[in-house]
Amino acid sequence: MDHPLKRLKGELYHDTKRLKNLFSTMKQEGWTPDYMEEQYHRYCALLKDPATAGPNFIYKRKYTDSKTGITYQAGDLNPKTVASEIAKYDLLLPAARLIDTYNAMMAKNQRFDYQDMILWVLEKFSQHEELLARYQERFQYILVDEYQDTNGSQNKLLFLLAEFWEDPNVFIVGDDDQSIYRFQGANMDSILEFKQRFHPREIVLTDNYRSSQVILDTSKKLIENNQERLVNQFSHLVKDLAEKRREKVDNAPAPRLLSFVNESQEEAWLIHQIEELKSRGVEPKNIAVLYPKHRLADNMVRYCTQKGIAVNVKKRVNILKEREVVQLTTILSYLYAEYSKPHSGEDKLFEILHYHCFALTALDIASITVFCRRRREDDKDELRQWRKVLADADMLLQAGVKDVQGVMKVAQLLEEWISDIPNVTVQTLIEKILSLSGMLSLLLRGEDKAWKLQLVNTFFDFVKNEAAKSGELPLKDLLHMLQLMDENKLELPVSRIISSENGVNFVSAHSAKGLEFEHVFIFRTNSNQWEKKQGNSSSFSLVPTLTASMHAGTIEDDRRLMYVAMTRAKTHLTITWPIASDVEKSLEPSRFVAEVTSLDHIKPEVVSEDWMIAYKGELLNYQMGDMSLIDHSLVDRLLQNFRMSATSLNKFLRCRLAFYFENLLRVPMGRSASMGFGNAIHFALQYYFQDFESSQPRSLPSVNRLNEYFAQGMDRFRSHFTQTEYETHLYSGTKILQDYFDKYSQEWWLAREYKPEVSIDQTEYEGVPISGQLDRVNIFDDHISVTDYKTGKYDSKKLKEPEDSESLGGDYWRQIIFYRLLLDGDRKHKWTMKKGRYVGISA
DNA sequence: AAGTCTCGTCTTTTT
DNA sequence: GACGAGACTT
Repeated sequence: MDHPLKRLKGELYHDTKRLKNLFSTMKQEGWTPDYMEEQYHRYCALLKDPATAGPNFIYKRKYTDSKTGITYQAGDLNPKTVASEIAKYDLLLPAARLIDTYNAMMAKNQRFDYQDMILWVLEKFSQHEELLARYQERFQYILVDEYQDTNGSQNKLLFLLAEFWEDPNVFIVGDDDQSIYRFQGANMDSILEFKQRFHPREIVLTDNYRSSQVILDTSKKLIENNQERLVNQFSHLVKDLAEKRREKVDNAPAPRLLSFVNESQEEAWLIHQIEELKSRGVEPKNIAVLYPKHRLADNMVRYCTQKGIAVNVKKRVNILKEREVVQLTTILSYLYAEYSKPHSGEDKLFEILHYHCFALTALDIASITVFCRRRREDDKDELRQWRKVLADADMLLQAGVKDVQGVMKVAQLLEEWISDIPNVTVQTLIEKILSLSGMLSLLLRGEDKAWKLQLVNTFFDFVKNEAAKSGELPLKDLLHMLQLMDENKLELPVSRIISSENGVNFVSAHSAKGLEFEHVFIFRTNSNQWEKKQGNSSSFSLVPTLTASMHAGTIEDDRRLMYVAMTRAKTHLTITWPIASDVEKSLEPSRFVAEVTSLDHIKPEVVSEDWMIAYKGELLNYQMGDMSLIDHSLVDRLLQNFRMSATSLNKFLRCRLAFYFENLLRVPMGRSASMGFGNAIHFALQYYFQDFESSQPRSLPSVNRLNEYFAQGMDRFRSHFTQTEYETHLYSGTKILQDYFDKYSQEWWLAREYKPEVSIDQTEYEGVPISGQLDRVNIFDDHISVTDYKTGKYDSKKLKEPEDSESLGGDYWRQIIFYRLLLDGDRKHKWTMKKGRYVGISA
């Protein structure tokens, strides 16, 4: 079935997250697909009329398009911007229509989602009066906290329950200035609605038991820039917060505002402040660093963990992507692969052997890799099998492994676990791996042990729960489930990391709400971080006519977030920002800074060199950790027999490490669907052209023949695909080949002869041995040409010629030249290549 | 000098 | 996909 969301390339479940988000908002806002379509058409109509389209879609002056030659007058619609605006919403309606399928599938599997929890209650309440009445009578007093964060459906629930009474006992607490959850549907309108419906008695709480007066005054100065405030709409509300702390501090310091010459300087200064506060006896739990995006704190958090400074990071983490759990699941999938089909897990083994818990050296593993690459002595057609080599002291010695005992011990463990698979439960197996591999003791000795332990435990609990649900959980099912979760981008989140009870707090401004700290540092206070417009590729764009009611001024949202951040401080508040990035791109301070103070007299601070070196050095330390693996004598040996091919040349230029691992060591590679797909396409075209060549008289086989071969190819490389991958790739491949045939088969008659899959390996260019395989050589009467099938994404950059002697040119351009070199150097055939040409085979 | 186009860069927050 | 920089147009 064709659907606009169906894509021929890439991941299978590409839109899961966006769809989930979309359905969630639809449920939250009560939008039906029909309603959304109506709004979509309304918006399109507005766009197509110059009177309503808005300034972005209208030419402000005369303009002549140099390509089309069309001249537009001022006031004319700009068809390009209109078209691209409409195109933004192309997928919205098809996606929205899927909500019925989604709901049906949820019902079938007896599941419900977050929104359903309230939605179903609302539904039942409206259907069954007596049910509603029962609860209305039961809850006679209702208290709502953080009212500014309620969304439409939550509010509806409150109204339903309270409505019963003439004069209901409802008590709500909320601060409109702290409303920072617009993106999940929280809406200040609900406060107004509440006021209108219940005419409540209003009390403004002006006693503040948290912050010093200076901090209260400074943050007030900021928030007063917002128009959308209750105090602006109702003159009887006056919100002048006053300090009422028990231990009122006299001469409380004013907030400090500091700028720095670059990002690293800012971070180094912050780190130094933290260290100094600690040395003055300030408890780390009283210190907080606040930021709008978690990513910004990554370096500082890493520095602290490495330096043994306790941190408390509040961040949602998907434990399935954390190193320890990844290692565990990789080992599990290796074990299962070997159990179900010996030697089918070798591609994972290379990585597994590197895990620190096994304490093997990278050089030993490289030696084994090289050794396994060579043919076996008893059977020249077969490569050496890793599993056998690892368990054989003689072969390991031959390979040049230094720590033979160590390697053999690991091999022994792996063998033991493989044989455990049918005998013990998955939980027991995981337990054994954790303790016997040394992983557990390694992470218990590490810096971050509390968190690491929480990580492993959460995963363990997950396995236990799943096993309990289904009665029994064979390893195969567990791995299948993990694979499904991965494909569907499902996460196993841990919402709170507590590395240590008493650690410095690194918290996003959003999750800091409701918290308070003696010392607060707000950093990276630049406009691009705190006032960023939402550019959202992770959700479907919503038609403005839909969202107009929920989105008014994003800048006011952002300001509220800064307000929340500032009011977390009890006594010491420091706001910092760099004036340039580390690569000297200048950065603008957030306008919020200017709203609180005059920027003129703030000169950028320069921190002492010592701090910088301490900070940067520690970070570099970590990055250099794993890099000492290239052994020159080994590389020299490998290079002796190495022949450069176009692919390896491109890989070398792109990434030398990848070249080292993939082309020199030749680490076993996992089978991926895209590799299998590429192989199947090559297979189909190779046999198709062979048939064409051998036909007597010469006749072009039909497109069906091409597709038959493709199906055969897919079959041959079946093991590269999961069932669903197999089906989608079979579908898309057939389509692609059909298009390819339609477009080019006419010109296939032009060549005199085709030579598919020509390999040239005994040749050189200026002393460098080169080799390569040509997908197809086309022989014409007066020249030959070479065709290379590309199943990847087309990118015109790859075909670019180099502009000068310094630049390298595009990958494909280089490949074409490489083929030319091959053919020129080839002595077997006497061909001269005149042209190379790019013919893309893709969707 | 300001509008327009093109291309490269970077890409949340959470109950 | 949005935004900024830089080239191009008026």
